[in-house]
Amino acid sequence: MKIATWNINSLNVRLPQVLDWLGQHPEVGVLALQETKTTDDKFPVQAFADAGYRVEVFGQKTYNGVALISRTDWPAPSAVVRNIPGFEDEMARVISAKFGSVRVVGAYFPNGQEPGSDKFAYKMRWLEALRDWLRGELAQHPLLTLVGDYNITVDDRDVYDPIALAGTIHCTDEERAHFQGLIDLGLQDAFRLFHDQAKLYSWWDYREMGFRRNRGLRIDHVLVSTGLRVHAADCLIDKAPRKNERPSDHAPVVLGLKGPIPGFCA
DNA sequence: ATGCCTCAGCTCCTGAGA
Repeated sequence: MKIATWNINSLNVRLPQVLDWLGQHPEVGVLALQETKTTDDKFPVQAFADAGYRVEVFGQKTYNGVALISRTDWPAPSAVVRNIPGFEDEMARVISAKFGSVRVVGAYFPNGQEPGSDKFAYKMRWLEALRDWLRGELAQHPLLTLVGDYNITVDDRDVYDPIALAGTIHCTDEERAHFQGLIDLGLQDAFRLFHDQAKLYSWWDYREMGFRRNRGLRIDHVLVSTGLRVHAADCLIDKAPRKNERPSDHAPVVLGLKGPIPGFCA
């Protein structure tokens, strides 16, 4: 059983690739999508239903938009929450649901554009609100995973040119301190439980042949709670879809779980 | 240097992404 996250940079464009990928990975029970860039009334619910998946959506026009896709033969999503309760936000960035005993929080973190900008200040406020809310979520749901496009590199191993990009967006001390704030809640970077090498990325710039030259960043993450960590079997970045025609600039990140997980799977 | 790609939209240019 697996839980995955993928920033697909427009579901309108990438729907066939998402369905293909799910078809190739039937062990994936929950897929969190970011940057669907579509309103809920236009979400292709039927296409996913035909393929055997439920959807919980939280979209908006043009920008952002998140969704949780889940297999109909898995526990159904319940207690769905959209965005961060108590944090006023016009953007659709977070969707959470409980699948049996496992809480999945799918998030599209703000980009931040540039340190010192208004968008960077918003990113900092958003990160603070996320942490404050997650503290309670973790107390309520011991088996929790926070997945998505964090728009933060954790350390220099996640950056193709750490010297040139030092202090730039996704690589600032402030952003990394906020990431550490999430870790301090009792979450762990699942990818780093299994891989310690540098130059393993989840995003590559469309420009300058970023993917072919492996000029990328690791900014898509899976964090697992202490309770869920003991069930983590592996975590990988699937680069295959980045080789598609008209790919997303992000690759899926996949958390493998081993059972039994009481209330979730055998 | 502030583009190089890609996507959406009041679409033949602009804003945003990362």
